[in-house]
Amino acid sequence: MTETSQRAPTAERRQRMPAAERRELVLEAAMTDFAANGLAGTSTEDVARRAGISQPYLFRLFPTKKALFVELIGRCFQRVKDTFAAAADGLTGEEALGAMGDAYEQLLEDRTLLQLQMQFYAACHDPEVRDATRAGFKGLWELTERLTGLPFQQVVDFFAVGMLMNVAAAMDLPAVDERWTSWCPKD
Amino acid sequence: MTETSQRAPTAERRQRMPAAERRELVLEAAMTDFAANGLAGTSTEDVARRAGISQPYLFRLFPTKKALFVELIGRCFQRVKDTFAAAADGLTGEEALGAMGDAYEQLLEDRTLLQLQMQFYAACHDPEVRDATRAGFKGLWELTERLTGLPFQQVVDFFAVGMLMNVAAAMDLPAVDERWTSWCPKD
DNA sequence: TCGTAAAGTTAGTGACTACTCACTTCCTAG
DNA sequence: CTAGGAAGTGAGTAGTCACTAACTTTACGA
Repeated sequence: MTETSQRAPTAERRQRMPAAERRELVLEAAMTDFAANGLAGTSTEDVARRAGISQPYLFRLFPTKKALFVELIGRCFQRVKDTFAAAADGLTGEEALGAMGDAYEQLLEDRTLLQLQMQFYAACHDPEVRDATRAGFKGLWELTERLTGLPFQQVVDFFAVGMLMNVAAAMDLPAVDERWTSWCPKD
Repeated sequence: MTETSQRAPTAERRQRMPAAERRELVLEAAMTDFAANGLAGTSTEDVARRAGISQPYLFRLFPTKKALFVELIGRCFQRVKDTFAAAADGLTGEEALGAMGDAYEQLLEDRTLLQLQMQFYAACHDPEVRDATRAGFKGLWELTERLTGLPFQQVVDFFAVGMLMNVAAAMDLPAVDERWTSWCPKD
């Protein structure tokens, strides 16, 4: 190799960054793929390509595919909790609940987060996934009770409507313009 | 091969039956596997083994794995519709809705059907799955409206609670004995 | 300037998977 | 009794997948 240069002819050089930062990018990319195709339906190749890294490097950032998925469960529920906390700031009772409901509807504008939730529930046959999902759901439930201070039944109804939104998002019912879907928030 | 007999030494002979009948057994077996592991997470080998047939024969009964899954979607929603129709027989209004709610809770005793529903919603990224799931959900919705004759908002609330049940079944919340799960029907 | 550690890749590997082909077994109608 | 069709299987096949080993590249502190 006495030639002066043998560098790759591709125009763009790969941008380096600290592993912690790259992890965040991978988690973001994984959200998209897992939301659409679930744990079993998504390949690590898919995620790596979207994140812009090689597939083996993904395994230096996360020990297994499932570990990546499980970490997303915590992140996802945390994001909803942050949204609720911000929406209910300074409010209590039904005012707080109303504000949280509106905030959840806004989350629906990007269906990724809700579809991802469905994937969590669907993958709950796996014990690790189930434990993480239960923990996230429990945290969300208790935050809601704490922020609103409302009686049990009203919290139940709130979550019931939320789950209906999730299912609607999964089926993309907002795109179905028929009478029976008129309860579903359109954009 | 001049010997008198070369038959397999296994004790049990395989029971033959008409293909239509075998299809039903396969659909039943597929329910169990798909409910637990979803479309992508279930192999045709799994289903065939549970149904007691060879894996290649499964492809004589169903053209593709997805076709089997999609056929299950219709069956599953039809079963819920039958349950609702039977429960609401002779009733109208809130009486009918109450009876249907009780009937749905009884369905929850075997969580398979509800978990399977979650797998349908989760797999809705696929257009064929989504169309079949939408159609099944729509049929269920319109049947409920027709049987009860109740105003829109009450039907919405009924389905919202139903979806909460589905999620609870997925996470197996009835097995979690904590205060915040007390809304969840235990056995 | 240079050693080093972190960032990142290429090239696998064995296990699995949806689906096919060619074949055998068995029931039954004539 | 026998021909034919339906029920059912063994042995593949091409491709995919999660994960590993071993290597190269680059930023940066002393």
